Amino acid sequence: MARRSDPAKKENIIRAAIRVFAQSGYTATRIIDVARAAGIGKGTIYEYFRSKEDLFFAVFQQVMQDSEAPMAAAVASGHGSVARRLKVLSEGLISSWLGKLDLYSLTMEFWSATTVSASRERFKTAFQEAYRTFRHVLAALIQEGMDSGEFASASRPLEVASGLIGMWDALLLQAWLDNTFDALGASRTCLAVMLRGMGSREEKEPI
Amino acid sequence: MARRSDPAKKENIIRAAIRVFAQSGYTATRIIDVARAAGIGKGTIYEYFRSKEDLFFAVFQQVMQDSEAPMAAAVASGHGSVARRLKVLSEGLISSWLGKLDLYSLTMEFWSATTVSASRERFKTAFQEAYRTFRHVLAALIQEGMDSGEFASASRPLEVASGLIGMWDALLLQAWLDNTFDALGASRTCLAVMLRGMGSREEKEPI
Amino acid sequence: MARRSDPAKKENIIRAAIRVFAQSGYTATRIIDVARAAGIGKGTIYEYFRSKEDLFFAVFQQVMQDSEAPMAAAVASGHGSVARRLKVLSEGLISSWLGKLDLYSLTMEFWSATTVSASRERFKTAFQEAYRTFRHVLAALIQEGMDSGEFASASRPLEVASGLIGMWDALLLQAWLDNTFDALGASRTCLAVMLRGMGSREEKEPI
Amino acid sequence: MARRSDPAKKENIIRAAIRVFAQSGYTATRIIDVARAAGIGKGTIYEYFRSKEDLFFAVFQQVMQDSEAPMAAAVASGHGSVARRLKVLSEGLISSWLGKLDLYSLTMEFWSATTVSASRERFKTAFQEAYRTFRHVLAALIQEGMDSGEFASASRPLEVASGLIGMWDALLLQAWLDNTFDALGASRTCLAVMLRGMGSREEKEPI
DNA sequence: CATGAATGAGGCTTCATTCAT
DNA sequence: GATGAATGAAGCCTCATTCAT
Repeated sequence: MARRSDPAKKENIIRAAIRVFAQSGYTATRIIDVARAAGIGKGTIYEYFRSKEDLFFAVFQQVMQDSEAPMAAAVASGHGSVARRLKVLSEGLISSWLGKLDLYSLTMEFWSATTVSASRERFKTAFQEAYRTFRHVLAALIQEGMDSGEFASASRPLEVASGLIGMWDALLLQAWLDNTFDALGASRTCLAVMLRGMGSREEKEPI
Repeated sequence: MARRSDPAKKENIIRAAIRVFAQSGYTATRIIDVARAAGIGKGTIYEYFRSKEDLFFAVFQQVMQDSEAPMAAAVASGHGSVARRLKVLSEGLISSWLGKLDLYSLTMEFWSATTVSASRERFKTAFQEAYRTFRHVLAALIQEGMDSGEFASASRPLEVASGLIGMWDALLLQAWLDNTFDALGASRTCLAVMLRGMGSREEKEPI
Repeated sequence: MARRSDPAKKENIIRAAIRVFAQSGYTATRIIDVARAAGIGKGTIYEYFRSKEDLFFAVFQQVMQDSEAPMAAAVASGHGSVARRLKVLSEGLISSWLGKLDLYSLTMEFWSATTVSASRERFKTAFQEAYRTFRHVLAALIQEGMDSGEFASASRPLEVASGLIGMWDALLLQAWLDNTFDALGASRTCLAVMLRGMGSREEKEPI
Repeated sequence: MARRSDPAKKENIIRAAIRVFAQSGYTATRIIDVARAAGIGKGTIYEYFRSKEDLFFAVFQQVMQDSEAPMAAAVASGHGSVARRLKVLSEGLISSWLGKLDLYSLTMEFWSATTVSASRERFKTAFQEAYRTFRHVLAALIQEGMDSGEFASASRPLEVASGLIGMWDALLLQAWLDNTFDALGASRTCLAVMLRGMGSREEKEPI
């Protein structure tokens, strides 16, 4: 009954599960669907995951981790003004997600999972942590801009960061709902407005 | 099957369903749970709704409709500057939802429903429409501000509206995830930043 | 709870039930379907019949009774040779049933009802009785032919009667299954064969 | 759902289902009853049959196939006069069925199934085909008798065949309804009458 | 290690029947 | 007398999970 741990096989299952859960949602996905998508037998999944819900949580973690990469990259590229870096980050996030919008439904499934008692806590906690981390990374960036005089200093970085995250989240949501929606354009406009609102010197000129 | 039309009894069921679905999520909710919450027999629900999924859609429509009230009110109160009206709207929305944050999980269930093939289309369509309407109402308000010279005129009202909606959405989401999160404060800060960013005369002073 | 007894209303229900049961079969027929076909409310049926199964038995009795009329008529018309009277009976039975072949499925439902424990006994008994009666009526006719010297005397009337009934039954069954099947022609041929087989003087010439 | 193909296990289920359906009828039989009779779990049935109705159709096919054996045997034993072979066939059929009269109720359930919309067509078609085949086999036999001069040549073989089948069907039906009924004796008498009616040389002497 | 046949808990839904109006 | 809203028993079927091979 000891779980197998061959990481390659485990990831193969997770990758398959990502596709299937994204396609059909958590409830409508059957373990057999995942097994078929992974090209393995149904029983094998239980060698790597205790339960369907466990597998789903692994999917969640994988997707979260995958999402962090572009963000980390943008933040890490510590050159240029803060405004510039925020723009790079925004572009990176939005276009990265637009490129895999078919996976966006997973996000909704994850949120939905925060409601179901069985998994509620760990999903909720993980989400909280992810949001908190993201919020603080952004806030640090904004603070840096304020410290350097690039931004007017009265903004509350954490709260503005929350707003920014929300904006990105929801623009993607709207793109998912309506594939004619121009999330990239909207994100540019909104970011510009916010930068101006924060007194960014680069955004003095009207947008 | 789904013919009875006494609106009071139908609404009684919907109200009960709202509570139960919000509590347990769509999948974990059993029809019998809703029946008990409504104080009626299991079979009775099927006199008013064709299926569980139909009932859920009715819940969706009810919640959407309930949500429109505060918004409509704020928009309708057409006095004061646009900035002022936006602030009233923002306060109204956020505090209205914070007052019933226990229902917020429903929103996530609704989003999740856009993924499940059976209900996908009607949920997606209804969501699109709701967002579109909201977006246009907000955009009209912003346009009004631009026309009257209250805002700098270069903003793209629809895109900014999307961003605003996203901001509200996601601040509530963060409040739902983390009940120490001060959504109201964050919404004030963010709205102020955006108003400044749009060149609102009322928000010239640093925040 | 005393059953109502207005015979006209009761028959109205039975007539409606005949149509609906013939159309959909016993199990697939819902009481509400019968009520609608009868143009009355669902509850009213229970004023006249204790249960669905009771109603079905009433339908059975009605159909059996309706079927006896042509037979009785043919037998009663006691003129002409026995062979002639058998031919009249045969024509009458077959064409009467062909004229309402849409009701023939009821017969199958009745047979099927002899299997189900709840109603088994009374259906089985009623069927037995009907067959026995019919068999004896026919046998008496054949006996009459033997006594009068019209038939060779060695046939066993009851057994031949059974065979005749079976022939009629099953020709109708085949007509029901296959509407291109000429039951009337087949019944004529078969009856002629049997009459010849019984040594009928009228059927000496080859058929 | 309905993919497993181990024929032995599948047949085990069918055999159990034959018993249970014959015992209780289609509607009154619950899947769990069949499962218990087969000594397996409820869900296992659905590994072999898509639905209850599908299982029932498989039962139908099995019973039809089982019934063909004695007939084929009798027909194949192509020695002796046609009259003789018909007698062998008749004895074989009747006594084979009398030996499993407890299964005869299945036949009624099958007929009843031709009424229910869900399964109507396939049952009806299969029945038609079976009757048609049987009719033609018999007709060919009769034709052979006519060609060889054994029978008078004016009979219409197909129609007489229908009558014979009907006779067998209905004698069994009467035996099922009334276990004091001597179906074997009646079948002998009736066949003799029909053979004489067809001018069979072997049946010249009065019966 | 991997597999998939077997399992049975669980839930949706139907519909005969009741009974207050 | 007639009605139909309400009910809950009952059954089909799904599918996560187990475990013998």
